Amino acid sequence: MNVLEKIVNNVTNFSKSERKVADVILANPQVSIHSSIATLAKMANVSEPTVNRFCRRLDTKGFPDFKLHLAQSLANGTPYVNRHVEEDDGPEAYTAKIFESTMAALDTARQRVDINTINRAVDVLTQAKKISFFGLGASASVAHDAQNKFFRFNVPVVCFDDIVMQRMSAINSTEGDVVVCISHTGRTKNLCDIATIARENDATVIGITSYDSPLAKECTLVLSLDVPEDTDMYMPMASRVAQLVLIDILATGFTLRRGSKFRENLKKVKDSLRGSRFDRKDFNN
Amino acid sequence: MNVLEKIVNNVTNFSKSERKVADVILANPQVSIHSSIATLAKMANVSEPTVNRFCRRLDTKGFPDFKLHLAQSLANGTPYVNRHVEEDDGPEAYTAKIFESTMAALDTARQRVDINTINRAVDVLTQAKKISFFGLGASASVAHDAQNKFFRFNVPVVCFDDIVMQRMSAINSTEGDVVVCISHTGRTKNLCDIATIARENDATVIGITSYDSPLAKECTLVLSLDVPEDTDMYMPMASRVAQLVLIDILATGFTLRRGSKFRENLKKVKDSLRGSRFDRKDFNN
DNA sequence: GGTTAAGTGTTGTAAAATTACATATATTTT
DNA sequence: AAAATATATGTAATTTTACAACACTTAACC
Repeated sequence: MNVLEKIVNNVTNFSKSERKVADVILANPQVSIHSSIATLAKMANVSEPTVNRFCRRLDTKGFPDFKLHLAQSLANGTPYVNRHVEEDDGPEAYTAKIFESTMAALDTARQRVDINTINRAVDVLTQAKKISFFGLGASASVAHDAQNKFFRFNVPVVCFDDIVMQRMSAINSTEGDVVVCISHTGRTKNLCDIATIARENDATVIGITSYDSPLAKECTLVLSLDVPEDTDMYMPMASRVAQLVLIDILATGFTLRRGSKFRENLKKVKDSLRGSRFDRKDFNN
Repeated sequence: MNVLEKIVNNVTNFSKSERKVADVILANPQVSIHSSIATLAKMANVSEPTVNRFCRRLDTKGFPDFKLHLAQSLANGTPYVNRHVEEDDGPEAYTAKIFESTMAALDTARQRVDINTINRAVDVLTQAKKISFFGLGASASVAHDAQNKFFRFNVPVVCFDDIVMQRMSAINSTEGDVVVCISHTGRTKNLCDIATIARENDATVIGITSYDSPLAKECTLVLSLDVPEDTDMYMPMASRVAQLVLIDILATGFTLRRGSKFRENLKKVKDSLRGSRFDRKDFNN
């Protein structure tokens, strides 16, 4: 939790004078980080040691350390303390909030993701005879995206968003095949079935899902993100972005494993698009 | 540009002693921000004023101000100075780099996006008789995702990733229909055609694409992101994440316009999933 | 080889932060 | 309700820190 949030959360625990300090800082955080303890004390109409004590209460070593933490909280502009979108937010507010909460979600995802599992997943993927990506609902588009990345690698890739096709595909899988099941909650019954079926047919199942979910139990390898879905109650947002980044990471790991010759191949794939595009020269005329 | 990058870029302009300082800071940035000017000077084997001059060369007011800037650069952990994935990066390195570059891309997207256009786009979308999302290649999955969001709003939504279907759909569009064309480069000929056709049939065309691209010229409204695609040359990564966030923003704007009663509706959509899921109780047994 | 300029270090001082202590205010106990 | 205790806040002194001014060193150039 960053200092700014900490101040807001602790506002009730503060004493009268400390609260004055909190108010001043929250009102002009950008000014605060460039002020000395003396000027800040004056602004809040308290003594200097009070400011100092305030800093310590927030688990910082002292005023300079506090300013450091505050500066970090403000690193990306002045963030909304409350990132939840609210009824009366204007376009500016909700735009900023969604960007911020998505970035925050990616940040926690980065901290929580298990590098070791990623590495093993890349291992498995590079050795796969066939790779299948399955997702339902919002996760279906993530699966599509994954397909779009991995087909470039000249590996057989399939991607279905239709349960029946998924089932048939899963039943047909064999040893050496890799099935990637994508689900934020990990509670979608149909997808859990797919994982079970695939495993029964000796495929390796990678789950991009929540740790400790029913789906996770069915997987050989679980890449859990556990992003707090905090922007909107009714639509998956940040979770799905994190999933996509994870796909990017797996794809990158894949290309790195394959070495530099392989990258030539990617270039060819990209170049193949040329005919379908306006190139820059055409356009500048 | 953040201070850390600035140091790296200016490393040639530094004097011998200043370079020593730069090296020490780059080697242990986290330590640096918690050190006094004296200890840092000792670490670098230079005098205190040299450290001070070093700070000023980087356009900071002095050492404390420099530390503030440095702290902000390090706000999200110790970032890789070079975010480009390299041949010999291990899983840890490329994972961190991709997360970081994605977050950086979102940050620039946030700064560059035009709130006013977003607001107008939301306007148009809320009044649409029908909304169509079209994208090709990597942008197709973004279009799918958009469909997944907007269909919840009880508005007719279509989404095709097939050029022929797209064309037919575009030709059938009429006044009051909104067509959203998604393309990072904005140079995909087929998609430009779609935009043209839709406009000819009096539909409103929103482009999620690069400013100043051929596609942009064909659109009624252009939501440009202009994210530097810096992670990988051969695959779209950050750009597509930014597009998704933009979709989230439009969807959120949409729900806010519709007011609180409308949100009940969203809840119903979400609740409808319940039957297809393991609920938490089932699972805990 | 001397002159100039840029770079670097030493000393001293002003400012800033923190400690220790004193006073005021609230809280509990009798 | 008054005394006792604990908590909160401020004052003054101390210590730490950053910076300016000056002196010295090194490199560059004529």
